[in-house]
Amino acid sequence: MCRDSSGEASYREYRGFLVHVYQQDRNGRTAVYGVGRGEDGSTFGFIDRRPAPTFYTRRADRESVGAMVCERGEASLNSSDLCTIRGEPVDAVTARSVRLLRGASDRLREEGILTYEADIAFHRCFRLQQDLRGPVVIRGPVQRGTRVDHVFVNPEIRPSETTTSLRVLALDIETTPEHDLVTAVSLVLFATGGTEDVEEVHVTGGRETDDPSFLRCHTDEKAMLTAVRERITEMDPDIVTGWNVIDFDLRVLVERFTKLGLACRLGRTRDEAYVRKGERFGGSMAILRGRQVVDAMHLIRRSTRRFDDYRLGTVAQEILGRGKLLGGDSGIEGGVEAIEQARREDRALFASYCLEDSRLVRDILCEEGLLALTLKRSVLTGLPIERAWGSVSAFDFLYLGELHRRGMVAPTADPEGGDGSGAPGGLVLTPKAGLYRHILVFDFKSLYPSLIRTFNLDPLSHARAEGAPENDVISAPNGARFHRDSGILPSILDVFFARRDEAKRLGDDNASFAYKIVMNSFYGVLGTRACRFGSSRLAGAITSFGHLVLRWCRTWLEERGHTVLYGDTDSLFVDPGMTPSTTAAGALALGAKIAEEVNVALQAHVQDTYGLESKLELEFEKYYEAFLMPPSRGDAEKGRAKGYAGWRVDGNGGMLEIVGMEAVRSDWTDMAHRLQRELLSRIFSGVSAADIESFVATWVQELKAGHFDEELVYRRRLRKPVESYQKTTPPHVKAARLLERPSGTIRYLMTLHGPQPVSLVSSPLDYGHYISKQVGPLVRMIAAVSAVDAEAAIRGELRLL
DNA sequence: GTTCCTATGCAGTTACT
DNA sequence: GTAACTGCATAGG
Repeated sequence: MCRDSSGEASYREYRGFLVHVYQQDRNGRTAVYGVGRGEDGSTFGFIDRRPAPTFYTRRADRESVGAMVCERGEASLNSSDLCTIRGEPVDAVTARSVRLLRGASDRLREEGILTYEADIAFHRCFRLQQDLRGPVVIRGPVQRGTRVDHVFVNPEIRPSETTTSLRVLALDIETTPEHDLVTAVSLVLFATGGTEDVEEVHVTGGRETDDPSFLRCHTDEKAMLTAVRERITEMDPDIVTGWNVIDFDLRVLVERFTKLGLACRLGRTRDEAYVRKGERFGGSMAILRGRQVVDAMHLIRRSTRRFDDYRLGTVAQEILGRGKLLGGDSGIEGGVEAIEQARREDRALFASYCLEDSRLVRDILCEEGLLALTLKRSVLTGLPIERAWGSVSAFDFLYLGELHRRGMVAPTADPEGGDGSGAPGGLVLTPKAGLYRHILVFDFKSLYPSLIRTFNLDPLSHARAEGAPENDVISAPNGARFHRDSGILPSILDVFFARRDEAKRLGDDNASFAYKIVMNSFYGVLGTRACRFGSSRLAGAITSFGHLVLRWCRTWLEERGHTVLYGDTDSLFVDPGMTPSTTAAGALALGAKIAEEVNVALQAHVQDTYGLESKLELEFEKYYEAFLMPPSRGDAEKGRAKGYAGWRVDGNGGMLEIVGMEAVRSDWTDMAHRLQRELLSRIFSGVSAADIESFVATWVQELKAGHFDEELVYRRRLRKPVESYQKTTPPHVKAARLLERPSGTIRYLMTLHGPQPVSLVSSPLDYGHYISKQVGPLVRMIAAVSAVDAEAAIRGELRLL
């Protein structure tokens, strides 16, 4: 339909989503390729041979650069209208291929000549220059392709706003325990747009009468993998996912395809798929040209939710309330055995198990909206879907895009150089321990991004302040200087703030959340040497303004007779001295009023002191009718930072809220979690000391009687192999060493013979340990702020009146 | 390929009475 | 025998 009768390409305008952009050499010349899905559901590809790989050098270095790279004929030097952030003009160095260009930039670096943007991959430059973030409109001559529907050659590509439903394939394989034979493959296809699913399982062996309908039988492994390859081509997913899919399923598949002499053609080109092993956990990549591979496990780790461990069964149980079909709680070893047994004896069960794993991945991703969020982030940051969570890359795309529009180029990233870390962080105000009534909590809405916007904190304005007259400069409390001319970061943030408010107004939670985390990551990125603009001066400017603002607010509140109990980075906990009979409505109204007054005063202060318009916004966040700032273990006067609890009341009623304390720490037992909640509820509702003591006494007796045995499990992660704990042997490591293959989260109990893993408990539980370590500290903390006699209560003595 | 810093408490280890 | 320090894990922002 796209080809006319003479066989020549026809011209077309086409809308779709750019799934994969990559580069490849052909005849010694590097070209850019792109593959994606059209709005109409068809697929497309393009090749662009016009752009040439480029980096930049300063005009001042022109002669040396010419001598070093041009006379060899590998690269050429052309004038450009661009300049560095310091205003020095630059020349463009271009070559036919990225390999030649890399040779040139390496040589210049060895000779100590500064280069600009020499580290940015060619395909990234391509997206960056045209601001391609995913949705595109393509115009140009089109031909029919073999592995995609439409092929464009040197087309015009522009960013657009199209929303395209992408096809997602969740994949899971089963293998023999040695991973030397693939025994089953499940494929579950679904769409981000939410159309009907395809589910199937491929196994080896003959057909049987009771085979479930999703089962596809094959004579041997080779026939099965060939069929799977065909099915993937037919299903033609844009995104491939699975649990640990890169480091396990795809790695094993590539190995088996190779061993069996099959071309591992799982992408949308003739190129074979391959897996690139990463050094760190999560660093691996699977390359299926034309598709994106996203590991569901890594997406879950990126989300804010915490899990005991990150096995599929555990996460599925938490999110979906259903787990794996086989070997659920019995640990890794038991699981493998159960699966092997099923494979030999009950093929229908075995196949269902394999299918369920892919279904779980699909359902987890959908339930948590993780694909939708990842796509939002990808489009927002201009990063490929499989790299969408990289903070430094996101910063690069956004910042460099604006830099280019202003006619400037960025320095080449230098992994060794730069002063990344070392800047102070947020300010923590010393907490005042005690039990309080009627506390108001305020916090700044996106403090760091607001500071950046208010004080023009930006790499470019920082560079431009050098040698500028004092009148044109803003000085941060840490001494860093910034030109008053509008910086890039503040302008990006201005736009994001507005868009986030708009997303909130429209109820688009994913978009709102994506904007929020991207904005908040800017500060972190500026504090790391991994970022080309990373600078401790700049990061320190942000935090030092944060200190200034928080202290200013504290002083302002104290001067008006309020007590500031605590504050951390962007928050203030305030006791305005309300009368005991204060109503919730009265407290909420006062909170809103104070926040407004602070904002007006702060606005005036920033205007008077810096001549700037404040973008800072203190919000009244919450009201605690009763509030506990727990004393620190060492010093009873001092509270402990980052932990508190309160009876929070809003328009809809009250609830117990606990932040940072033992009850919400996973390294305390469930028994301790429950005890602390009970104690806090009693304290906040005014239960008498005597009643709390008898409650504790009863609790201790029940504990000793074994009533809480199920809740005494400690959970702690092994963060490195057991062998490498050399200097100390913490309890969870002691327990882990009793296991055959310890890894992940260690669940153990404290017994009379020390810590033992739950699966291997041989001694009686050490109730004395639990009383002194899990009950004692919690009760003593309550006692420190009340009339409760902790020691008597724990000993079980009831107070006699 | 890589956002940051601040803070707490436990248990094990080491240094010093 | 105990105080001080260190390693480790986890949490808040």
